[in-house]
Amino acid sequence: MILLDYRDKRPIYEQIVEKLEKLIVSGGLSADEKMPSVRSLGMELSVNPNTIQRAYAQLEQEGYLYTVSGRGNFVAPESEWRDGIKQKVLQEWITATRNARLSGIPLEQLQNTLKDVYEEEKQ
Amino acid sequence: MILLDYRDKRPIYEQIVEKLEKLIVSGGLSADEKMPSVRSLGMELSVNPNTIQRAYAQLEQEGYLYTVSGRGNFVAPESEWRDGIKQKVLQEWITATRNARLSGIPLEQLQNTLKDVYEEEKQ
Amino acid sequence: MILLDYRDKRPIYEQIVEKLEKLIVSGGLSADEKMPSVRSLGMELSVNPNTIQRAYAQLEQEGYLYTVSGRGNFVAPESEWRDGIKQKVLQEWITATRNARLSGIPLEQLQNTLKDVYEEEKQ
Amino acid sequence: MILLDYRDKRPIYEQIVEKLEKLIVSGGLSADEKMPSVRSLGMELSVNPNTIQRAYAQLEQEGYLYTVSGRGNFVAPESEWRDGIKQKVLQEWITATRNARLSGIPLEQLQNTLKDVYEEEKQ
DNA sequence: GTGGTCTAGACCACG
DNA sequence: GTGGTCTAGACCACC
Repeated sequence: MILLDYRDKRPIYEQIVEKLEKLIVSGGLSADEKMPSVRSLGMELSVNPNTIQRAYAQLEQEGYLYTVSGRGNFVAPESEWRDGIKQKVLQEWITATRNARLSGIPLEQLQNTLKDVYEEEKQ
Repeated sequence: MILLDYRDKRPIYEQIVEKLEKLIVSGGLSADEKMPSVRSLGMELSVNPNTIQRAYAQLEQEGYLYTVSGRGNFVAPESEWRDGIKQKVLQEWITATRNARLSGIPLEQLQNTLKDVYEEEKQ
Repeated sequence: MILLDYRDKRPIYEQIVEKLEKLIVSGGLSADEKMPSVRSLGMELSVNPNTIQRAYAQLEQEGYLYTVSGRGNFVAPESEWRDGIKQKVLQEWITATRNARLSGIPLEQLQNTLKDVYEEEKQ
Repeated sequence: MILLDYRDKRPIYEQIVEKLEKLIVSGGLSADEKMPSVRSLGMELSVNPNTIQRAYAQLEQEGYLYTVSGRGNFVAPESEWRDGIKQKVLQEWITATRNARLSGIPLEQLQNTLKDVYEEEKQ
């Protein structure tokens, strides 16, 4: 389900957050679905439950999860995070595009690559 | 020349690296130009010379600078880093584009924004 | 009658206590009226009877209910809790007002808002 | 500087957050002032440094502090949190006022108390 | 010395 | 069993 990279400079909890964000945004996890418990996911990833908890806490703070104490963590409905994620992702894309322009990558190349990436969708 | 943001999460040396990268890529620093010494740049930015040294080391490792023992650090000719930077920037841009697709941002919106960003150039 | 919010941070029994408090204080439940049994209210709210029992216990402890062994729980006459609730609510209001003063909210704004809130009553 | 109440149901880190918020909002701590280190404040309050860190993290997330890794935590300028705190405090005050109305506290009493509280300021 | 992360282990409230 | 909090102790990056 999740593969950790211990050579990555980023902290473990942040890697987990990122993977779960993608899973939720891409629809791999549905609204109101129960997440694995902090203990079980900790076992599965060979990581301390506290670390999982930290990841879940951040996901809750960002609106991707909601917590029912004593019951578990659940995926929040899309309406809670849809707008926020789009804004954030678009901002990052614009920054990446500015960097590409500064590096002298021609507009045409990006236009073509853009189409290619959206073609991948059909796979 | 360089403005540091101490509230930025990233380490100081990384900020310096990024600023100098942009200066070099954008042509603000020419090939074979002598960089300021670690001591003088340290003074100018009110930063420990060790920090500057670390930034220079990373820039050298990435091919932007070359060191002449006892003489100082110099900007490497464009041929040294042109391909590397383009490949890296393009890869990041593709990742950002994939994220945008996963978040449900329509192709048309990106195509329009892409043109807008390249229009900014003229300013 | 009562709608529970499972995403609320507060424990379930505390939500039930709060709702019943408001019902009693606002006159929705009259003095000496019989409360539903812990079993039936538990069924109605899809909640463990133990949870209802805990809510009833707290309401009794605060003077809103009285228990007759083997008969059930009954709403206490207003005289039992009127003074306590007023004192508690007033104390919380004063604290909130002090916080508002510390945050620099001007006296006039609170005076106007105060009138507005008491105007809502007529709706 | 800070007194903890171990009988309080709320977690320790939350008590610390609340106290420091009040200190900052009331001007007891000035912008860009250095906060005590997590270790020293931990010693002072006889609390684990991790607990202090959690409090600082939340204060940073709320915009009251900014962190310079390896240097310490510093009070953020007022502009960062002024609007947020006013909105939050006002909302809580309105809720407290509604509760007061529901409990049958007369408008005149609140109006008088309101003036009294703002008179305390002069002390 | 500073903050940041992580672990192991413990206790508690909740349902 | 679940999440939430806390401790003690450890290691790391940064400056």
